[in-house]
Amino acid sequence: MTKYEKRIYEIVNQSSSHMTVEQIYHILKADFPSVVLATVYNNLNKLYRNRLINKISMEGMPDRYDRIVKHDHIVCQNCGKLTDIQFEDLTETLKKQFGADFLSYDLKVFYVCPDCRKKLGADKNIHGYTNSMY
Amino acid sequence: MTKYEKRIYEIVNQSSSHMTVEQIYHILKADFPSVVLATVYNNLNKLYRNRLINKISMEGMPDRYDRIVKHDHIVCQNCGKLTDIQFEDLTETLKKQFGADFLSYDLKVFYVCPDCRKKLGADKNIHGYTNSMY
DNA sequence: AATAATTTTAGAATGATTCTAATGATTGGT
DNA sequence: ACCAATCATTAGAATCATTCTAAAATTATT
Repeated sequence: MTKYEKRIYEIVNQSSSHMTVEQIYHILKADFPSVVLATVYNNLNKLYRNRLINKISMEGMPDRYDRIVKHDHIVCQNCGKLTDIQFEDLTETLKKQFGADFLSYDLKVFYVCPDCRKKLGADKNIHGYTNSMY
Repeated sequence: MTKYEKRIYEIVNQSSSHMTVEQIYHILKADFPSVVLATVYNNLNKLYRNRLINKISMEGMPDRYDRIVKHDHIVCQNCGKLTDIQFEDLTETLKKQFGADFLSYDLKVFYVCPDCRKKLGADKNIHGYTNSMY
């Protein structure tokens, strides 16, 4: 592991996770002012290839990186904010239904975060929401 | 609804779903040879804003569009192929744990598709797979 | 130390998506 | 039917995220 790979791995494994490449780049630059964006991409890709970190994809937004420890996410439908949450493990339930083994799963729950609820007005019905959407 | 919006909505709601903007554009061009890519983006965004279609995001790949009827996806970790699947509805389970109402959820299960399993050799251990990953 | 292998760098290139400004079509009011 | 207002479409430039390329620097191997 090179110094860059090591530090990038550390950065991703901090609590304020879900960082974009750009954000990771800025933090890394504090320690190594001469580092270049391509290096961050290279190392993140390598770490991801080796499954040492995780990649989260959200429509429209740049990819984000996350620590590998199993957890789920809630996502604000309005502002896109991503927050960690720990739902009960679904592996067994899904394996039974899938009929075979699988590698992993990714669960995102969409809601409207408190901030957005306030801004949008408590009475307003967001996006024609119905319970059975999706 | 304009003719473009209507046709794009139809296209997305066909079974061979999960199309990229580019693919939708090509199909649409068969009917309306003069249509332009920006129009496809405009209409897909509008349909998505009004929650008439769904957007799927996968790291690296361009966004894909999907019909709104609730279903889940299995994704090949190796080639990225996306297939529909219908797991049992988790709304109630999750709502209980979340402690509140939410809008929807998105569940992706990662596995290695039969084609890739063949190509990679049945014995090979994919990506240092462990059962509790993610 | 010499050579090979790997990483980093800088910047160009690519791909996806949005933006802008002009033009064209549709709709509502009189 | 006419005009204004609104909305959709077009073309192309602009932007943003990401990858690629080739050279330079660093690290590991013999």
